[in-house]
Amino acid sequence: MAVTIYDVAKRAGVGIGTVSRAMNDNPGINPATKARVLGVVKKLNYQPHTLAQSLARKKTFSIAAVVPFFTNYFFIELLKSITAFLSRNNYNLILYNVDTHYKWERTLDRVLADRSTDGILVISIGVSDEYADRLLANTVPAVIVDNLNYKIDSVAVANRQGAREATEHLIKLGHKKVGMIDGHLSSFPAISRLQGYKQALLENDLPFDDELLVICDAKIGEHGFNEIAGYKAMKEVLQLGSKMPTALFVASDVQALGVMRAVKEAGLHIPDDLAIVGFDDIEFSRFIGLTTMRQPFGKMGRLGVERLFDLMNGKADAGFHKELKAELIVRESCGGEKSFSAGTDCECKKY
Amino acid sequence: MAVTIYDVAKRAGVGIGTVSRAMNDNPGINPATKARVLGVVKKLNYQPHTLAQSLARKKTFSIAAVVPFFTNYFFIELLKSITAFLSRNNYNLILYNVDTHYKWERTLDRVLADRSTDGILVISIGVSDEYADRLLANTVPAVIVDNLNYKIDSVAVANRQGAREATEHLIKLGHKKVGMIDGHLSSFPAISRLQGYKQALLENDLPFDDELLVICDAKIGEHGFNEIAGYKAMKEVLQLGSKMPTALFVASDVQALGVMRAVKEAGLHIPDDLAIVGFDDIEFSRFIGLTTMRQPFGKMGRLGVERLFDLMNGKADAGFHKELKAELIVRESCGGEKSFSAGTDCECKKY
DNA sequence: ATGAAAGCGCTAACAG
DNA sequence: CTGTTAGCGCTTTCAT
Repeated sequence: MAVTIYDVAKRAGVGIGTVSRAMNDNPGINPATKARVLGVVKKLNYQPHTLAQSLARKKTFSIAAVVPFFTNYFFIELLKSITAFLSRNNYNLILYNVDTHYKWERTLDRVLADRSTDGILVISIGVSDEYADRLLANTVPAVIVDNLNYKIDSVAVANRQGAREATEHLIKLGHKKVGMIDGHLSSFPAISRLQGYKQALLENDLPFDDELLVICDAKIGEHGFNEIAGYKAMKEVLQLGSKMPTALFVASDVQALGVMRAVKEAGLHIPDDLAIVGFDDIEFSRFIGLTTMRQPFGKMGRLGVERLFDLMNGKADAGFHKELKAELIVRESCGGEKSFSAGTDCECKKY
Repeated sequence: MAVTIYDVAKRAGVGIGTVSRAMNDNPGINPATKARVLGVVKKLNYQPHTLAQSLARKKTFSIAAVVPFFTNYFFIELLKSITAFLSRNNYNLILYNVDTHYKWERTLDRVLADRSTDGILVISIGVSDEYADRLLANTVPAVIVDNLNYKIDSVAVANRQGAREATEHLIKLGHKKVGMIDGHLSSFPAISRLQGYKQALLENDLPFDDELLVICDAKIGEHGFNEIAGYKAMKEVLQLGSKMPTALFVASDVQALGVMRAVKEAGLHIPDDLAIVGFDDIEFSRFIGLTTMRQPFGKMGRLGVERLFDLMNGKADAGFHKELKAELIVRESCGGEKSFSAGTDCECKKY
């Protein structure tokens, strides 16, 4: 077996209490004994047993992250900043994957029952009001990242502002018929982005035209935020014939990928026949020259854990609902200076 | 506080031992009492405290996965299959991110010291022989995924076979001057893929030409397996002028992305001026029509955990070094039937 | 300042 | 079959 606190105590000729005090930088301890104990600790290479500590302290030193893996891999960026923070604070990350949007409740229940974590990060999941109450009733705090529920602290991108800005970009370029392809409206980001789109139209005295809005079917994958849904949606847009919009705000980059495919198949050209701007700025977007709204995932993750830690440490003030601004990244899919050339083009300044 | 085993025992009028036995489906227990206890358990909504169980059983019910996050996101596929398996077995996954290839030892040391896991999955990391000994000395078993060290059980793709097949594909297409762009040779996959490339040349009576091989600088990112490294490598190949190869096996798809960019900048065309085949089959490869060797990540992850569980349960036989075949995915970057058109082209059959 | 002892919540060996 | 007890390895009073 591994060396325990008793081994150290015996070897140092002290009680286990003293060893514990020495290890945990307890104030009331003789510097001399402390040094002696720590010497033995080093010699024996003693490492406190985390689980035993957890049980005694009623603190697990780890947090849970519940993530739907099928979302477009951008959660990696979130995870990166989260693990970086946790690692600095000697905390562990227990990762839970929910395969579908419909199974997250069961997973979350398991996390709560488990008591293996001091806090929960609920990522990219639309928590229902009823479930929010359950979360609130629990002792372990939770914060929602990349989504919103007013009962639970959260940090997300400013979907509405982003969508507005995206649409406005198109309008400023001179487009009068700006359409939108959105995810299913059962999803919070889809709703907010639609609002932003409408707002931009309104602010620029452009009429909102039902025909120019295509909502992806939720049945096509999760919330319709995927390539194939974008492809099908674009097919619908193509049906419009002469009534077709000259520009399109697509609610996510992956959908935009599908849109581009459909456009190409139709023998049309981007941005000449259709200007598009996406949302997310996934890794691949720069390769295909897609103008899009960049989400600050790193910052989102960091702010999320930070808030969670505040909650865990009781230094949380009132409700917290941070909205991070999305940033417009102009590339070639809207025309302008540079003409769009499909392919492996990318912004080289980024390197 | 939450309900404990004592609460249940008192309420059911039994000892805590009986409650424990009822919960753990212990054989020697009266079905009637068991039912009664379980009834109380349900009524009180009792959930055993995982940490306390862990301490008593000397078993944590969780495994660690140490992953370099910067690798090309394909580890998500690994994680998916791993979490699926763990979830089925009521195990948790503790995720550790190593930001650079040089810091993994410290992280792994921490994992070992922590004693919070029953097993360790070391992913995409080249474990040194010295460190392998340290791993072996430890009581908690480890298996390496997507890499190789003969001292530790592992599952990886058959890099050599894959590279051979990729190169052979090019040769069969009639190419006589087939070059290669590889990652830095400090990485195991880079070495094996080079061997496969050479083998294919040899088997087809083609000479190996030093000039046609470009090794990416390890200083450019980690092991040179990235876009910018591929770009720079291709620039070198372009220098060859008339001696340029007509086809190229690129050791990874991300590098291939860089290659394509450089080719385009040079005003050349794929596959007419240069045929290329990559390795990995990352998500975007199908969008750009890249012919490549697909790695069976899902299977890799599954076999990895399965082996780890065997190890943990003592049913492990001799050393285990599984090599999974890579599969050639033919798209447009090598010419053939379909002519290559850069852009958002993709195989639609896949949907 | 420090040793002894009482938990933390559970499992498992030991008596009955 | 089942109640009791002794740990698991550590933290934290409580005396001293």
